[in-house]
Amino acid sequence: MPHTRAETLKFKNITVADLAFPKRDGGYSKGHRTREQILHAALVILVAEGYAAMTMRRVATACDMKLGNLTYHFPTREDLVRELLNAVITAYEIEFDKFLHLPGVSPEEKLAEICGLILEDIRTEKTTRVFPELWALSNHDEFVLERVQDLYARARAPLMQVIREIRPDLSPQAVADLALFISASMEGLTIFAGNKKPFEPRMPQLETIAIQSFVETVRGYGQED
Amino acid sequence: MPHTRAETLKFKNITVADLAFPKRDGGYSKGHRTREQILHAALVILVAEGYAAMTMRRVATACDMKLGNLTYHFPTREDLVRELLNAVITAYEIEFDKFLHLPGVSPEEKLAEICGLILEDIRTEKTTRVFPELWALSNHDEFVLERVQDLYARARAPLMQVIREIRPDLSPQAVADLALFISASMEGLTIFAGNKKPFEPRMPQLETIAIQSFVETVRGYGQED
DNA sequence: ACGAAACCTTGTCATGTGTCCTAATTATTT
DNA sequence: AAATAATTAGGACACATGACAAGGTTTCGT
Repeated sequence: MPHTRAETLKFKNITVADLAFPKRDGGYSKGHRTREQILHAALVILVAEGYAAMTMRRVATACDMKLGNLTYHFPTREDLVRELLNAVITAYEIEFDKFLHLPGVSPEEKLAEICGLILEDIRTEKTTRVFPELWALSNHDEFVLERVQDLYARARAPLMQVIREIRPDLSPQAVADLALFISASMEGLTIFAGNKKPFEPRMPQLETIAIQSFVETVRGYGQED
Repeated sequence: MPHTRAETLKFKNITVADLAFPKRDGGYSKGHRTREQILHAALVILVAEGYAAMTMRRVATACDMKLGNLTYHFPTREDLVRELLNAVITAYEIEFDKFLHLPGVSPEEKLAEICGLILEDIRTEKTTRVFPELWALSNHDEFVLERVQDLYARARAPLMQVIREIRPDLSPQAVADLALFISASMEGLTIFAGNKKPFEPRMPQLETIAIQSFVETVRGYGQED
């Protein structure tokens, strides 16, 4: 008899496996649930102990499953890693896309909300620690690199939209640059946030600073002081 | 006959091994040079292929050296990793400390110079890619985490000094928060910079935006708009 | 109920890993 | 030049890893 089923890992109520293997009519197949379980376990290990610790055997035992069965679902470790990252990244992308259709609040509020998502909301998930791993992996794996760049490109879309609303006078290039700067900035904040120590207790203040800073940066771009 | 000696890896004219193993009176010992060579090779592999690829054998062969000899100088892999990161981090720390005794230029110029160091100068070294690895490792290794936090604490010192000069009215806590924000922000920029694609060609513009943004953030902190 | 497809177990293989040990060789000191 | 210490070579060990194969078991459509 298997252990109690591992709780389904969710990002914003989207399960990892939903993304990797969309459900078919009539519910989930057995294999679907197994893959979901595998991806969940793999992510937990990746986040908690790093990529090196995420071995096939380690994942298999975490799933109460034999190694051979794991390789049945994910023939190679690379398959597992890529499918996992793909699922995680897609979950975030879906979230970012929501900001493209926000209700009619002021652009400043929108900007604040986007920052809020990344700095506060994402931060509270234990998954923040995926990102350092992602960056490290992306330096040596073309596939991961491209997928990560997709992710950040997608994250910049709502940013650019907001920036255009605040500063309709700016050139597309200027808008892109500002979005690039802000997204990179936020990424730094989230990476720091993962490493707690001096950062965590000051998070609310830093979020305030960040939002104010980004708004002012957009407003003041290209102006004299 | 050994291959041509690997060029000594330097950060700002400080060799890696100088930091890990300060030279004794009367010049370098043979072991000193060997360790320098080892650390160099290890760093090159770490940066180019990631932590997983940095195996003892890989490092040894990169040094034209037998495995046993490598373990003579660095008994365990952990020793090697830690000593390497320690050396790299120390090199950056030394650089940061220089900003504590800068000539009497305006605070804004100082801030610009600090940003310049991190965004432009450091970026051009191939070593930028150490940082993603550092962040990933720090999530699972207490030693690395502490050392990394040391580094960023050290990097914040000159930042805080500049912020105090610009805004003598701010509380120590506010100064610390601003420094925390700016350093995290810059870290994000350097991490992005390592991954080239959309970032690299816009680097000069982004540096301008960053510096202006940081100055304005410090100036405008706590004010009404 | 039956047969095919999906799923899972068990066991094995070659390879790569970190660490250790002993003896030879080289540097350094006396 | 002799003695001592530092370095290097060479080999071996136990262990973990990713991948694979052949055979059972369950699930599911018909």
